[in-house]
Amino acid sequence: MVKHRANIKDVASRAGVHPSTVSRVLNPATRSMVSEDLAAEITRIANELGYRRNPLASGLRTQKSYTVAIVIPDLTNPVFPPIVRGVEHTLDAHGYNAILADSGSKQRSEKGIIENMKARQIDGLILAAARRKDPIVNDCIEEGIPLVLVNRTVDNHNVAAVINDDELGIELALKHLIELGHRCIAYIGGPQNTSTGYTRYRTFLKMLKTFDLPVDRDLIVNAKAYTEPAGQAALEHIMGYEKKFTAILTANDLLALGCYDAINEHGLNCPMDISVTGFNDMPYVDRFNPPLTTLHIPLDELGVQAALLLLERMQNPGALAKQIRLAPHMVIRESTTSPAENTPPNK
Amino acid sequence: MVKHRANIKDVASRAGVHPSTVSRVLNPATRSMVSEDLAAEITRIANELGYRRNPLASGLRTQKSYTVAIVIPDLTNPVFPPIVRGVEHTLDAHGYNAILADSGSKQRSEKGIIENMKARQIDGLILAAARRKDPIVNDCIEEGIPLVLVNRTVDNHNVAAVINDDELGIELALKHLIELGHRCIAYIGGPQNTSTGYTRYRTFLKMLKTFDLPVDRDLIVNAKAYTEPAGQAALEHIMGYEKKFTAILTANDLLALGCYDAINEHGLNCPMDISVTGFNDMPYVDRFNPPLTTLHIPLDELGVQAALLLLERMQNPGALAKQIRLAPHMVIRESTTSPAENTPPNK
DNA sequence: ATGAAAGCGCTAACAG
DNA sequence: CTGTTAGCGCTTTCAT
Repeated sequence: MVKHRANIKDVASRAGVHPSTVSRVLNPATRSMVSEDLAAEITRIANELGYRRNPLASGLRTQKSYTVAIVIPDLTNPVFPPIVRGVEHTLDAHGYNAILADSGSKQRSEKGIIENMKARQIDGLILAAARRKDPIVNDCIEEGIPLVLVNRTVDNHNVAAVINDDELGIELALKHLIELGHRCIAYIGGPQNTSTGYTRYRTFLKMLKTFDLPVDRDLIVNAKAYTEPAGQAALEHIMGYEKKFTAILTANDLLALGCYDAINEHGLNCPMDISVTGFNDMPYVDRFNPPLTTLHIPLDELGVQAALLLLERMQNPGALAKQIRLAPHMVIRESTTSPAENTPPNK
Repeated sequence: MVKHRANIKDVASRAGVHPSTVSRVLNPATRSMVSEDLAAEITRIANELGYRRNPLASGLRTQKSYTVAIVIPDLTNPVFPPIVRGVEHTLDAHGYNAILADSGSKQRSEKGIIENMKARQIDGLILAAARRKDPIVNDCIEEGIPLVLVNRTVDNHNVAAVINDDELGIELALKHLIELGHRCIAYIGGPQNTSTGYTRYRTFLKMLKTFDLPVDRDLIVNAKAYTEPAGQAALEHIMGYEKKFTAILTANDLLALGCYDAINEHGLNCPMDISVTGFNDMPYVDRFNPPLTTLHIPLDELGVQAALLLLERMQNPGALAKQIRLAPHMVIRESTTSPAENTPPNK
């Protein structure tokens, strides 16, 4: 005997009404069209039969799927899992499912993702790693797909996003180093085609002036990627100039890790010879050697807010594109200290 | 003007044939029913119109959704992202989407997950953290949902799974410690309701005999969870006996991390006073202080194989439930060394 | 307030 | 080989 999954027709015949009546009852928006008593009775029977709406059928009819895609370039980057989790939990609580679209290594072009989404009637998209000029954004707008950016945003500020307050972050980190007594501070930033890379870099430059610190272009490098090797290479480059500096402010924890490598390669010590600050406070940086002083970003909350924002936009696609910024805070650990008196930091 | 997404009818009328003919052409399994020329022509037109099959409609008819769920308890545990990535990439290459079901913190009961899956016609399930007796397994079997376990398996060996060779792992770790000269080796295992916790524990006991080492139950504790605090608590417990031991073999990297904490708390040093080995080689353990000697598990590959196995089972649900085991290998870093001559390791 | 009927896009049985 | 027909489960006019 095959177990037949109860459908709307089963409920209807059991209740002695027409399927459309059942449909009306089961849909919150139309429930009021049906008389109280009947509605209650139908609800009871539906529960009794263990009825669940078939989202495929419903979606086929209404062009909705109650499914949202989360696009991330690389789940292996520790920054993303907390965000994804925040998104997933929030969406789930609202009856939505999240499909994971890894835009990374896989040569599934972003066009391909959009195609897939359209084909599957995906209701909305959360993009966790937009570039500053990201074609996917226009694709979504053209296709009328609700979109929310999280973590990084785009130059065109007309799209909903939940991001970290990078200006504040850089200011906090720089202040921390200055308070420790550093004056010659190197900067290793991220790719300039990302909003975080760009904003953090611009802000660093600005803050240098604000705090009346010397600007030496040789001490400022933007890495090609947010990776350890890129961070190491960037610092090697700076060290090549053999100029004096006692601290490095980096735009990302992985970059900071790369700095550790370069520092060790040169037989130097962090923080005794060079202080290093990170950005993100990704999991386990407190276990590194030395534990990394960095900026904590509420990644979970970023995900939650992004999901909420998307839910809002899916309900009301015409609404204004909000931008939400969450404040980071400094977590001081052991990779920063006051500069030594006698410091000839490198060479 | 609204852009109408080309459907099978559009293609048919453009080609001057009946929709069902188009359907046959577009479906690999039935394509051979149509004459070569016509098929080619229809394919051409479909491409020209940018036709994509609507999986919702197709799924409604065929009871398939080309969607698979990945159930994990906590994406934030670094073990899972590589597995998920492996699964996702492989599935994607075969036209399947993966929805993420976080069974963790969220009180979405496993029943709830199954409900959701049935409602959405999900074609299969990958479970990354089964307990040894996991009700979800029976649910899947009852419902006829293809299931593949990854990372952990269940006691009933009649279900497809891709797991690590835990016996080999424990043997390798123990051998390594013995070769270093350790004789008094403590063990901190995982929850006994998981296959990994159970197997590793049993194997440790067995290997102790094989290698003719003393068995002291006071030096053997199974932690309540695979977490740092649980690892720390377990080691504290062992240290309470004030017995001599020079090394700890743990069943999990997070547990090893907890050991670091307990060791430091007692003013001791790893590895000088106590050597520690982990299990999993999760990302970034090479950056810890000290870098962790551990067993490397090919997590990505675990995911890939699991996806492949599921694909196979979805095609042929009746097939035998294969169990695939992947071999781990030892990665020696700095948390292990030879025992000091004069070691009174704790207290 | 409820029923009837049509149709979302696709596939599968059955004809021819 | 190709066309016809029916229907997956649901929603939504349009009647009543």
